[in-house]
Formats: sequence, structure tokens, C-alpha cells
Amino acid sequence: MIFKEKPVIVSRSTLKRLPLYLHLLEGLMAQGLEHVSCTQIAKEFDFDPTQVRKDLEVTGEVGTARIGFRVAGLVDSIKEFLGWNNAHDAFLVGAGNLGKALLGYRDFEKYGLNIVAAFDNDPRKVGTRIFGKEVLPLNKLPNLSKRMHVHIGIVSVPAEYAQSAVDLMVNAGIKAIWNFAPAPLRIPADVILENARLTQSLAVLTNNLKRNRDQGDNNANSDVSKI
Amino acid sequence: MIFKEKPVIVSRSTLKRLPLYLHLLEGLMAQGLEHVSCTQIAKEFDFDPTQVRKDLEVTGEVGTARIGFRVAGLVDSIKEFLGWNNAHDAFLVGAGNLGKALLGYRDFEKYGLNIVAAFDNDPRKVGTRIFGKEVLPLNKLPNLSKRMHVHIGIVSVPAEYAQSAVDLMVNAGIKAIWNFAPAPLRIPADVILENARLTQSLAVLTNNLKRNRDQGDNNANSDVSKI
DNA sequence: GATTTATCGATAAAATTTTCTCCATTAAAA
DNA sequence: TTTTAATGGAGAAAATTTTATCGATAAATC
Repeated sequence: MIFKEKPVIVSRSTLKRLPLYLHLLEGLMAQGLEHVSCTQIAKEFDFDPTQVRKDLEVTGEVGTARIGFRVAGLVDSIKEFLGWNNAHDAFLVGAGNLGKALLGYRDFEKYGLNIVAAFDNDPRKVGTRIFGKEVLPLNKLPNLSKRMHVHIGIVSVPAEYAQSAVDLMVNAGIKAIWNFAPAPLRIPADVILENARLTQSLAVLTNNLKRNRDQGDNNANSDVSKI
Repeated sequence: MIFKEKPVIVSRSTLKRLPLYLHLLEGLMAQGLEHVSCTQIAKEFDFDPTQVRKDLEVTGEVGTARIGFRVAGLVDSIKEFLGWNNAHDAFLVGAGNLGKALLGYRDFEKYGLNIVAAFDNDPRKVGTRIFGKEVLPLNKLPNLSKRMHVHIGIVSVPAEYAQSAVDLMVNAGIKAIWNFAPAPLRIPADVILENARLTQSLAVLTNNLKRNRDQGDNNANSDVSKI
């Protein structure tokens, strides 16, 4: 019997730090650096070195004492772990401002995401091309997603249309939803939902700002100089 | 002696849930609903009711048994708590794709954010207007930010320029940075930094997708149907 | 070659966040 | 008026995440 590596369930927190490490490591690799220690990485981000070590553990890479980890090995293992080595095709629904920006974001390729087409119900948009990608009417999504085996759907429609867009996608066999709309979404348990909501991040920012202003205190946010 | 309300330090987790509640509550208010219970709110998002209660506690609103909370009161208190009642002026640096999208995102007004101008060093962009907002050369930022008392800076430049953009802003008196670049940033402790990195969210998504695929298991992500 | 230093890996401790439990309160029902 | 059911509030418990500690190991230094 062959033992496949058991898929480790990793905390969101760790998962979200991995791209930061990756970006740093790619820079180091470009500089020709061979090895790097958790201590060094931690210093860059003002993290705890132990935390970095724990995070890197999930990639399966092992370091050597006094030397650290192989940079190239880490880069590859993090990409592998995140699923960024194999490109995933994705559909985008909602070709408004945000949708356009996402369609034009070239870096997604690096992250294994390939937006193959956009969908919108606005007749002025349908038929046009945005950054080389065709804008199709929403009702063409189900057939196409089945034919092309697309499993990721990006939601960049206004909040009030989000649920119906998601329902359509789920029925069409989409297995993972990346949601930019500020709406709660209902999906079956076997579909993956990841929210990327600007408002949440903004909430943290403006609340901090208000607090700073309210108190004129300068040590309350001593933790915010971190990454 | 007058006791000012002591500014409560609230966890990021709570802070990030508040905008979700707010959005829901605004919907309920539009429907004419007067009161709402934590139980109802929790049900919408598949959260724990106690968690919702604890989150709402920070706003200072008190509910009444058997009735719940006043919807209008909650909406106002959450906005107040997040600092979304008073508009904050902001500068945006980097008028690329993402920058453009942010400039065109009308909802920011609702969230108390008012982008007053954009800055870029690309001569083809300087002098143009994007969604009515002027694009200025970066070297005009310091003077303007002081004159206009702008305290928020939005970073949407490529990673390699992020640090220098931030340094410029910090020197110009910017007090809070909203960073979209996938780079680690160094800032003084009294400046607020909030990162809004798409790659982090994408990492969670693609990793989940890979895990699901690797194992063909359907109960490993039983938590992903939540908000 | 011995000693020192930096680092990893594993485990334990601390801190934080989430969930649970119980009780007092309140409006509605009997 | 009394009873009942739903709810908020407070605090305890559980789970998760982060940080600290310690022995082993490998390179650098003496």
C-alpha cells in the first residue's frame, strides 16, 4: 500500500502568512541567496521566529541547524502547498470597476489563477473584451463551465446580485467561490467559499484611526507596525 | 472630572465582523424592521449567537430581552464605532489597474472614505482624471497632504515601489496606510498600517481547493459554508 | 580538536478567541 | 395577574493561535 501524504489542515492564519514568505523568498532567490533562516524571515516581518518555523513546517521542508532552509526548496514547496504550481481556470462574474481591475491584474498568473472569461448582464458590456478577455452574457456560464471544466468563480457583482450569481455558479458545477461582494452568501457545504472583502480591512483601519484620534495615545497601537 | 468613554481595544476578528452585521442591518432597516435579536443575526451568518452578542457589546448598544436590539441604533453605533460616520480624506498612490478600480469604487463613501486625489509617476497618467479624480505627480503629495490635512494613504503601486511610496507618505504626515501591495512595509510605530492583500485570500482559496482535490473527501471543509 | 554560537525541531506555556452555561429580565400568553 | 418562552448579560470553559523554552546539531571560532 502506498501512503499518500495526508493533507494537513492548516490554520487560516498560517495560510495567509505563506504568500508573504513566498514573496520575500522569491526576492531572495533573485538575489542569488541559497539559504535563509527562520530568524531572518521573522525579522523582515516582525514576526516571532518560532511562528515562522511552525508555518514553514506545513510545507514539509526541513531546515538544517546553523544554515536554515534552502530558499529554492521553500519557494517550490510553498507554491506546491498553496496549489499555485498548477494553474486553475476561473470565471469572473460582474465586469464593473472591480471586475475590470481583477481582469487586468496580471499577477494572478503567478498565483495559479487564470481568468478565462467574464460574465455580465449589462448589454453594453456583453460582447466587448476587457484585457483580452471576452465578456459573455450570464446565461452562457453553465454550459461553458461544464464544457471547460472551470471550477473557480469570482464574484464581483453588487451585493444584491451576489446570491443569485452564486446560485447559478454552484448549479453549473463551480467548486470554489472567491467573493468580493459585501453580502453573506449561502452555498452547499462541499463548495469552497473565500471572501475578499475590502470593507473588513477598511473597518480595521478606520477604527484604529478613530481610536488614535480619540485618545491621542501613542502606545495603544504598538502592534500595528507589523506586516 | 469628566470620564471620557475609554476607547476599547477590540480584536481584529470582531472588527472584521462588524461590517457584515452593518450590511445586514441596513438591509433590515430598509425593510422597515424595528428590532433584531442576536439569534437572528447569528443565523444569517451561521455564527454563534454569543459571538454576535459579544461583538455588538463593543458598540455600547444594549438590547432588551425578548425583543433584541434596535436596528437603527445598531446601525448608527456600528458606524460610529468604526469611524464611518465622519468622512476621512485619503490619497491614493499608484493609478494602475487596481488603483483605478479603487478610485471608481463608489461605496467607499458609505464607509467614510473619500479619496480626494491620486498620485502616480507615469507621465502618461499624470494630468488625467480617473472617475473625476485628478492624477498628480508623486512629488506633489507632501505639500498637498499637509495643506489638506489628509491622513490616510492608499498604496496600490507594484511591490517594488511600495516602501518608497510609504516613506514619502509617512514623511508627509500621513497617519494611516492602507496597503494593497504584496510587500512587507516598514513604518513608525505611531502610523497605522492595514494590509488588504488579495494574495492572502487567494492562498486560502487555492489551498482549500487543492486539499479537496487531493483527498476527494467531502467533510474536511465543513466549515467553509460559513460567511 | 574543543568550545562557542546560531539554528532547528519538539514540546510546553501563555495569550487570544470562540463557544458554552447559567441566570435575570422582559414581553407575550394563559 | 401569573406563567411561560425568548433573550441579553456575565463569566467560565474550550479551542485555537502565538510565544517561550530546551535539547540536539551543525558550522564557525579558538
